[in-house]
Amino acid sequence: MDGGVDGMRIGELARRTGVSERSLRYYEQQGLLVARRTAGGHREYPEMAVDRVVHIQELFAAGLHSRTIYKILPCMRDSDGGPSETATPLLVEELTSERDRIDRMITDLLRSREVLDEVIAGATGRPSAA
Amino acid sequence: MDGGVDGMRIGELARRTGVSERSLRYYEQQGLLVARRTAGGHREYPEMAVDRVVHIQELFAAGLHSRTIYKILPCMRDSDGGPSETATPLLVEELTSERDRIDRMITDLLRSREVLDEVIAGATGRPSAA
DNA sequence: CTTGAACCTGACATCGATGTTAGCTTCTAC
DNA sequence: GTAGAAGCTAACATCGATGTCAGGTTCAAG
Repeated sequence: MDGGVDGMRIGELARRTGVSERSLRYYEQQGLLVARRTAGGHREYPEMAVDRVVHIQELFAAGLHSRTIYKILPCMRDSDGGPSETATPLLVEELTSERDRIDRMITDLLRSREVLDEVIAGATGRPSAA
Repeated sequence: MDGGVDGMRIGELARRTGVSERSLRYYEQQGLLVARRTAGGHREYPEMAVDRVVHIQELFAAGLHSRTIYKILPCMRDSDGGPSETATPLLVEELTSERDRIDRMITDLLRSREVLDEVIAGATGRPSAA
């Protein structure tokens, strides 16, 4: 069964990545994920697809748009085993701005977590206040 | 301690917080922000409102929903000068889960920033591969 | 009083990933 | 060959904060 021609279908990929089939099809539509097709038209994914989907999810989680992800995927290592293209200066500029945005987001999150911790501590550590 | 009955109107509050008037009205509608009204119906905010709006923005930035923010605002210090109510156990549970979500988000962001940095470094530091 | 800026309410639009449903086709196991 | 599971496409719905527009009112200054 593992002889060689890997034929993972969308259901299995969804199960193994925790991403819905709907989203996987959407990724394909956005050009983020490619799938071979069986004679009947069913998608067939290679093992690699699992890692690739995980990567995609990470970037989505960081708030990147599919269009941006589309552009950086070819520049990432071991996503598709390809030659890892070099980012154009324009893309680098965009990514730098995204990186800065992420930095600000992290700062905000740390601050907010602090606020939540204060409220939580105020309730658990101080049963009824002063 | 100052002579004046403070009468900051929505335009000034928007300018000073960087939040649109539209959003300020929305905050009020969601119960996050209270405003006195002039005889003619115009909103009038106290100085404190500035800090409060900033707080609200931080929580929104952390991905909290207005309903959640609504519930924790009374438990925060120096937001409204009130007695800083104690969070109910139920709320604490919810906030804890939000805190965990934020933790995961921070982890994801750090990872994604790393990925972006790699791509950027790959382009700027290494003109062509290996 | 008049004029223009600022404000009011209410409604509708947007964005983007994802959920959901419908109707049909393919695959797999018996 | 047949039944049921799994896939396919296409279309519409959702969520939530925010943008935007329209039509009317208030405020401040001349």
